[in-house]
Amino acid sequence: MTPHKRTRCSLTISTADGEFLAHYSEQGLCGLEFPSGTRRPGVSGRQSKISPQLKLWHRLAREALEHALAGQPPADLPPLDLSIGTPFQQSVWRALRRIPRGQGRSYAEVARAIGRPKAVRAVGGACGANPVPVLVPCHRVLAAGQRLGGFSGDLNWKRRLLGREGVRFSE
DNA sequence: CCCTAGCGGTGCT
DNA sequence: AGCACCGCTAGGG
Repeated sequence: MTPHKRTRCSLTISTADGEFLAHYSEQGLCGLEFPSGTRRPGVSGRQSKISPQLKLWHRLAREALEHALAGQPPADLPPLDLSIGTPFQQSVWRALRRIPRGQGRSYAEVARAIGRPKAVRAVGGACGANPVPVLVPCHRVLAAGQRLGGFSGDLNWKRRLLGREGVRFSE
């Protein structure tokens, strides 16, 4: 994903899996990018001052990401700014956040959970538009029959995230 | 396994 | 308004 207009500041998060990039708006964390490999070293936004609030949010984001990547129990999240999404997308993202760690749901189950049982494909679209992957766990959504299904970007991330939290799936 | 029809949100024209 | 694109699914060879 790419930082959208709402982004005020972007800060990197170094992990054992590489350097993530977190985007913040006035309202909270509004985006998270997987390590890209092509990122210029040291970029962290053009902000001259980092407010105490932003520092807190970033610390929470870093800790939450580390826990999530390790498949550990969830840590407190910073406030999330998901206002970029359409009402439909936001309702899907809300449903994703209710899937417990270590569990999978099918796209059809998520569609049912938001009261739109036939909007199954659209749920896939909304998952793909998730601006804060990992912390908003779109990777827990599988195709029917616990099959892996798709992922925007590198499907290996989905395998890895599911594997680390012990979700069983078939290819 | 493959193929197909049906599905609904989104983005572009 | 129209249309193509999809992280899908159930049903049928």
